Amino acid sequence: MDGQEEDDSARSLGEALFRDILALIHSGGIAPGATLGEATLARQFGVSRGPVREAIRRLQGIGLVTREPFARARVALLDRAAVDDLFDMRVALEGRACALAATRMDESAITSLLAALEQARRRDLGDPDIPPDDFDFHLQLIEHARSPRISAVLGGDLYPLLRLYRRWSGARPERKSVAYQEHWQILRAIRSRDADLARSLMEQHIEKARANLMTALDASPTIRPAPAAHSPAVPTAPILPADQA
Amino acid sequence: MDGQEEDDSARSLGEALFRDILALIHSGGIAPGATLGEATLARQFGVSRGPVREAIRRLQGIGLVTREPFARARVALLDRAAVDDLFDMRVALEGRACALAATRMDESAITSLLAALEQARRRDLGDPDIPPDDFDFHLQLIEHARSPRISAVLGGDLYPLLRLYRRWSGARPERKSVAYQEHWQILRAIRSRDADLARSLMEQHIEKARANLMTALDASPTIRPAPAAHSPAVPTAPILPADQA
DNA sequence: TTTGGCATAAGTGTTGACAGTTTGGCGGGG
DNA sequence: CCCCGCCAAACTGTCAACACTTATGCCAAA
Repeated sequence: MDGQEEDDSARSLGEALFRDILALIHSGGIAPGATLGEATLARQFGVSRGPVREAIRRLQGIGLVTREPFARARVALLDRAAVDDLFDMRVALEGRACALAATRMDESAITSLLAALEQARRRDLGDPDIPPDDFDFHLQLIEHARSPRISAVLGGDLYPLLRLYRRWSGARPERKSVAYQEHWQILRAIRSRDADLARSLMEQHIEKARANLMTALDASPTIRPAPAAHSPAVPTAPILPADQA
Repeated sequence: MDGQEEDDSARSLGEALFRDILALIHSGGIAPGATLGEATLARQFGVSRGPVREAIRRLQGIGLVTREPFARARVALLDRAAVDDLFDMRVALEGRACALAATRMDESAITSLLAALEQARRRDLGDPDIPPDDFDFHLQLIEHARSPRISAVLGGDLYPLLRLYRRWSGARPERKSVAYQEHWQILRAIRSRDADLARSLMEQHIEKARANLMTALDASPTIRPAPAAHSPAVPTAPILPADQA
């Protein structure tokens, strides 16, 4: 009766719990530094500890929770070092994905993506209050790189973390227009089949995002560990704005 | 009494089982394409299904086993597409790691690594039958990049897979000398603090390894699915030669 | 002979309970 | 007043059993 939406896209409870707990952290229901115990979460979601264990295990796999052998799991703190590490990996993977896309995308896909980008820009800049569509340039581009492994890590692991960081730092809307411009430049490089240029552009683009997040993080130096994790918890999905950088 | 070495480096059974099953696949005890059932493995190792489930889950996480919701897990087939994907990711991550190392390594670390490289080269080329020391240039370099996330993925996930592929394709010893030379060039670029050059060199180096593996894979086009996975299984650790490319 | 459906079997997903370990607090001693 | 050792509560790791899903083999009908 309370929160327990069964997501039909996940066949197993563990998978669904992974998303649910991720959403909980996104929405701020759990806050970084808080401790999440298996039994507590199990009671909260009305399931047994098995699926919860799997979900936490996977959360640990993506580096969102830290845990030593017998200690309880804690949501990773959001400090500069972690952001730096995260972005190092993102630059590596997305730069390569961009180069691959420049080689593997066909003309129709490029024009289609270009059109989608333009449409998203219009809608986004014209009506700022409309949720910026869930069009995500980066995810689309990654998908077009046709590298299952890179797609899985980027889309399944890194991006949820990035969204989390963005939630705590706050994205600045005035950067959107320049971000769109950079996206357009990248696509142009891809259209001219210049893989090196496309990668370089993408790397610079992401480096800018890193710098942005860093300054935003400096404003609120460290996320405080948050008092308790016993909040009734709203299991509703977070309504974060789509990616922008 | 049969295979069940307790590795003290793993505090939980799940972790130990992860390594054990990995070793089993490495040693050829399970062979790609074979199906591994939880109950079977549980009986084989004398534990319950819980830890086995966690181990398989993690194996699935690194892409070594494929699995749809309710079907049994199968060891991933070793085809060209998988190798291509694997190396795309490796180029991305290790290229970046190399650039980071060029920035972050201090002089003493560089000279130390250089000396270790020279020592390994001598021992390896001089006494070909001696196991080439478990000195692994790539792993050392990755460690020096000081990026926990990249290190974890590369050292914990990708490299076990690479060793598996090399086991089935066979490494050619005549490539060792040229590999050493390339390693030396990379280190020289790092010493001169030329991050771009170091990355480029590393990328080319890995691309060569990819081409090598591809031709070796063409010789034996596809690994046959192997008849049964019920072999008594030798749980002894695999004695694979150290990395070389 | 081939094809369709069905019953059995195998296997995974999930659950609740038990054992071992860590952590926090409490009391006694210095 | 501070420090050390002990105790209890909480939590994780592990296990055996139940429910549900999928695959396999057989049998009958066309």
